[in-house]
Parts: sequence; C-alpha cells; structure tokens
Amino acid sequence: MATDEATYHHGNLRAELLEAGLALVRTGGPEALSLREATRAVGVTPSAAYRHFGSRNALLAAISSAVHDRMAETILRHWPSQEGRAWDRLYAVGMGYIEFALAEPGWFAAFFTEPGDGDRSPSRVPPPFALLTEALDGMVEARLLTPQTRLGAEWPCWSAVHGFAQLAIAGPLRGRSDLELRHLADQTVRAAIDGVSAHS
Amino acid sequence: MATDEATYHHGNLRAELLEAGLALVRTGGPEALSLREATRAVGVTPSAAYRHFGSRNALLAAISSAVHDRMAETILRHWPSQEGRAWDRLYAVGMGYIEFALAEPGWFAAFFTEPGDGDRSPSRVPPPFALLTEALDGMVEARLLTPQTRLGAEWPCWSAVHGFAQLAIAGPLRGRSDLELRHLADQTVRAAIDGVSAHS
DNA sequence: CTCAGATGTGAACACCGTGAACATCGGCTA
DNA sequence: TAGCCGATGTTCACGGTGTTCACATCTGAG
Repeated sequence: MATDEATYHHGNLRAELLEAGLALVRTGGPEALSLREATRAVGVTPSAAYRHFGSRNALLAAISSAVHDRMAETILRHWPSQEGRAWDRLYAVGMGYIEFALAEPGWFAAFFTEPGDGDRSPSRVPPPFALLTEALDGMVEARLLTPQTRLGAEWPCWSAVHGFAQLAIAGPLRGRSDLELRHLADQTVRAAIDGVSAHS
Repeated sequence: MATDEATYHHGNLRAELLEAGLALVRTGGPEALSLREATRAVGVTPSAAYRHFGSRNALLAAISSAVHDRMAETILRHWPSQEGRAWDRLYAVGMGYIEFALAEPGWFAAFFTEPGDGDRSPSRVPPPFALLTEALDGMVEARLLTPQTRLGAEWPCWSAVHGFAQLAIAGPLRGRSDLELRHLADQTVRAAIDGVSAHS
C-alpha cells in the first residue's frame, strides 16, 4: 500500500518504528540506532516515538527481542526432523546460532540489550535458549548425557557458540574467510559437545 | 627509553586523556566514553584531544589496548609458577579471563574495539591471547594434547571463556550470585579443556 | 453527539563529535 | 644568542543526537 496518506494519526507507528529500527541495526549495529532517523524513515516527528517507547533503549530492547525470534526461526529451519538424532540436534542449535550471527552481525551485536529505563516489555527466556535446553534434554533421553552431566550444561554450550560468534564478528577472527570460519565453528561446536559429555 | 609519549613539551596530555578515558569506560562501558568529558576531566579543550587521537574511536582503541595489558597482568598474577602444571596453567588462563571480566565489566565491554578511522597504533596480538597459546603449547609438551588436537585449539577455548563472560555480564546470567557464577565458570572452563582434549 | 484519552506536532534544551583558523611556546639551526 | 618552525592547545562554529513539555488533532466509547 502506498504510504502517502497524510493522516495526522499514523496508524501502526509502533510496528513501523520497530521495523525501521531493525533495518538501522541490521546494517550498523546497535550504535547506529537513531531515534530521529527511525522516525524520519517513517515520516513522523522524533517525539512521536515516545508514545510507543519510553526511550531509545526501550526501542533497542524491542528490537533485540525481535532479533531473538528471527534467530530461533533460522535455527528451526535447520532442525533435524527425525527422532533419535539428539546429537545432530544439539549440533544444529550451535551451528545455527553461529550462522545467524555471521549472516546478521548487526542484529547479533544487539543480542544482549539490558532493558534499561523506559522498557515495559516483560523480559522472557530468549527463544534460542529454549531450543538449546530442548536439545540437551534430548541428549539425556538418548543416553548421550547423564542426568548428572546434564546439570548446567546450557552454559558451557551457550558460552562457546556466543563467544565464537563474538570473536568472528568483532574479535581477532574478523576478516577470516567464510570457509575457515565454518571450519573453526565446526571445531568449536564439537568441542563444546564433547566437553559437556566428557564424563558421561 | 624508546617510549615517545613522555613530555613532549609541557604536560603529557595523551597519557592523561588515556587515563581519564579508562576511568570513564570502567564505570560506564565504551558508550560512556565522551571526548568532551575526558578533556574536561584533565582541564583542557575538546579539540585538544585531536592532537593525540584522530577520533573518539582512536582513543577507544588505545583504551582497549590498555585494558588488554591489565588483563594479562591479572592472569599472570594467578600463573602457576612450577613447571609440569600444564593443565593448571590452561585452567588459570581461562578462569583469570573470566574473573577479570566479572571484576571490570566496563573495561571488558571495550575489549574488542575495531580500530576504525583515525587510529594509528599497530594492531597487535592481544596479550591474553599470547598467554593462551603458551598454555596450550604446554599441554602438548605435557602430552595432555596431541599435536593434532592442538591445531586451532585456541578458538574453542577463547570462545568458551569470552562467551561466558558475556553471558554473565550482559546476558541471561547477569545478576546471579558471585558464588554461582564462579561455579558455572569452573564448569565452563573444565568443559572447554575437556572439549579440546577429547580425542587425545 | 460529545468529550476524554490516545496519538502526533513544534519548539526548545543540553549534550555530543568534529573541523578550521588562530594563539602560544619550546627546541633546533644559523 | 637570535630567530624561526613545528608541535601543542584554544576559540568558535556546525550539524547531529536524546529527551521534555505544551499544544494540536483524531478516534472511539458512552
């Protein structure tokens, strides 16, 4: 629909601001999010944003939440469908996490945003985390993990993939070829899985 | 001394700006670094900073580099002195990394800063990384790692500790008690070491 | 049909990074 | 020793930012 209807009331400003913000963050990371530019993009005054978000940080938090959802969708797209592939599922969660981060570095940089001041949305468990716990539970069912080693296994796993993404995007691994990054990611995810199941 | 930063003419603005910047970043992270506030703190005009740093980002890069040095010092303080403690050394590197991050979250947030525009300082290998490679080489000498598994082992290790720090500072682990964090850090570092040495 | 609440506007404030022209001062050379 | 040149710091200005507050406008419930 063409957007030249000059109504005083915009209609769904909140959704469009979120979308404009997502576009800004996508290309430039969280630093590139500008309230003024986002409002400019949707043809509205800067102050209008404050009817829907308590602050720039609140908008950023909403963006971060939307990014979590998109990552979960990406991971689910690579989700092994058959039963009895517990190891493959855990591997897919790890590699999916990293692939999303490499494909959308700007979004990934906004992954952890502290709620801050004017944020009203309830902080929830990030969807990718839910997939990780599910995959780890599957490892126990498949007897690849004991209930003992299962305890707290989320954190070594999440740490490994999140850290790798950070190293590859902003750290000393930046600039390496996609092929090399994919190989190192594979090594890292395997090491993480081996690490949590070492004494099983 | 080959150090050129000492007293060109009058004061040592460069060093004092760096120190003021370190203080700013320490409490508020990289976002809190303000060229104007740093110059204000040392009693100088904003533009004066541009005689020593090409841009705000260049100052931030210098700060980041200084933070790397401080972390390396922290790690070295926990360095097992005796020979033949290869595993302990690797463990100490990992735990030292995490402890520094938890103790100085503001500094740690500035850890990876892309050089950007007006930055002239040569990008070097971060000192903590040098300690990691040294510790891993020690693992090979102690036959706890094969030359085969040694290849690229830096990345799973660094990923794990860096990711854990991120999760604990800005991510879903924020707010957990120090005791719990220390326990999870221990678990994560052990898993990382087990992971890289799984098939040795 | 009315009017109260939700939504968007306009102007203003206090910051910020950055650049250009100008002032100052110390060390090297003649 | 005189004098200049380059390094250092200042002054002023520009355009950008988040945020607030009083005001204008629209919309839906009674």
